[in-house]
Amino acid sequence: MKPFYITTAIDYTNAPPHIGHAYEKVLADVMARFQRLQGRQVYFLTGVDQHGQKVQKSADAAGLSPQAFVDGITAHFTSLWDKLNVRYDGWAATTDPRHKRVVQAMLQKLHNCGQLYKKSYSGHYSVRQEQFLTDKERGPDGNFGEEWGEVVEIEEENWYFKLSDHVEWLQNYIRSHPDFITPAFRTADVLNALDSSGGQDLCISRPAERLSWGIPLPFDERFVNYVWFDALTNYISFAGYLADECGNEGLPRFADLWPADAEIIGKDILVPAHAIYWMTMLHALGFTDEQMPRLIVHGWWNIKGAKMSKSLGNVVDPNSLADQLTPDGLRYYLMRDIATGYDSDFNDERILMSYNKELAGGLGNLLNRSINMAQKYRNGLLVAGDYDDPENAALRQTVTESLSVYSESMNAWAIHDGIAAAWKIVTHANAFVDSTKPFSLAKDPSQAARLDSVLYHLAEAWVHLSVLLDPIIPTAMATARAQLGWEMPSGFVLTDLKWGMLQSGHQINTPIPLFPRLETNAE
RNA sequence: GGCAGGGUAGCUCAGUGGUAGAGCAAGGGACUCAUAAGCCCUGGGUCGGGAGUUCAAUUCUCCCCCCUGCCA
Repeated sequence: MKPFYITTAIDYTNAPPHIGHAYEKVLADVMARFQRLQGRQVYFLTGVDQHGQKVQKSADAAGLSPQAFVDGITAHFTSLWDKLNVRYDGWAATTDPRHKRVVQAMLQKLHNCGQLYKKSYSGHYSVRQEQFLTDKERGPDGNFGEEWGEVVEIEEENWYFKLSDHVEWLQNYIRSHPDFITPAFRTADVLNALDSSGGQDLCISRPAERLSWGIPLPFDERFVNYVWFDALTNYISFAGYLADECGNEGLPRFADLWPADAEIIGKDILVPAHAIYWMTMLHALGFTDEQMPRLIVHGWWNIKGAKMSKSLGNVVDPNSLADQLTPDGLRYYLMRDIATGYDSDFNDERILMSYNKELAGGLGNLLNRSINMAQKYRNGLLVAGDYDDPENAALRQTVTESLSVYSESMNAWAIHDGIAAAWKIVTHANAFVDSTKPFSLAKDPSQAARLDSVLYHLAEAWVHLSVLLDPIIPTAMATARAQLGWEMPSGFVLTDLKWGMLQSGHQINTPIPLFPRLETNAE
């Protein structure tokens, strides 16, 4: 089976990352880790989009060269991914010379087969903002506002891509491939957009005198490529597309990886960028229906009901949250409090509460009390024994059921349901302690066999948790396994997980709180 | 105006053609191994409004209202 190729949107390097960036990358990382846990080989690509006008202007304003400017912002992204344990295999930076070569080769290819043409366009141009204005930018009085400064009418030549040639194919492709977009309801937006503006070709250039920070068109050096053929191309250029003819090295073999099993994007860049521009670009390059990527479209984190925006001043900084909650605490919240594909409400009181209640009080405390009792009553020595009863059997059954629900949910991108499935074990095991009362059994020598079985069941339930939750909170689960004295054998896959991972006579380690409880401001 | 999503317990949200569920929050109780954690019990919703299909609708159909987003 081919490797699971998973990508994310590449982030624009004109401002540091916010919680939405973090969510998308953690989602990709969780899925990558889950696929590996299923025994699948994985290639995880993420990166940054570094070209364009905004970067050029921000760099000018900061008195830096564009490259120095984007290097600085890029460092914010890479250090955040390190901190959050987002473990990617490939890094797509659009200023990478290998990427530029592929973009140019692609453009040349399309030019050769007549898919690109030059056309002049005249319109209103804001000198101050260095951009063309459309009717959208007009104020209520029909004029362009003060913020645009001097507005002049100019005529400009540019290169266009014959997107319209591929619209009919795309409509058919979408109708016949219901798996193309997850969640499926987003498909309607795409078809709708195609119906209303399907005849429009795509402008792919800017005159070099206006935009210098970009990739020159190989067949017309007076122009620089504008956005789409640069940014979207990363998904194939860094997967080794045209590597041989471009002399690119150190990249995967394209034939092995492509098509992408999951291109994770936000709902804002589905239409038109990914579902229309990207798909028609691929089609124009000769990619077949079988070589099209699958899109996974996620929703947004709103902040207490409002959209997150710099002007509202409610941008949530993932760095400080990771410091406060630990990286795993943040990863957990980002995965459990949103249904993949939908929006969710980010609430700083709720995130603390869920950390304390679920991670500290539920999951962490279960590990702590289980290990602590094993140490206290048996010096950490677990005995499997022959004793059994319905309560033990019920816990084992919960573990088994949870495993299958987890697996099904995760494969369907319902991470929150996967977590909920694992949490069935947490809840049951905590109740199991209260109903079996190992602390009472310990006082009665005639109950020794039962006590052993209870302690063993708790440890074994936790071994299962440490595997199921590993993709989501990998650091904490590695710590937990160390406390349990159990390591996942190398090459261990989900289907290897069965009751009885711990041998009789297993020695357990010392308990240390996994997620120390955090004080809240309210107290 | 068109399209999409949503309108279910105080809050955040699941869910299903057969007299509604979870987590959190609130109230009460028993316990003590544990991170004052965990466990048990309780309260409370005419599932946005109306009509239709059906033996039966929160779940299907139609109309309307409200919120959000995209497009025009």
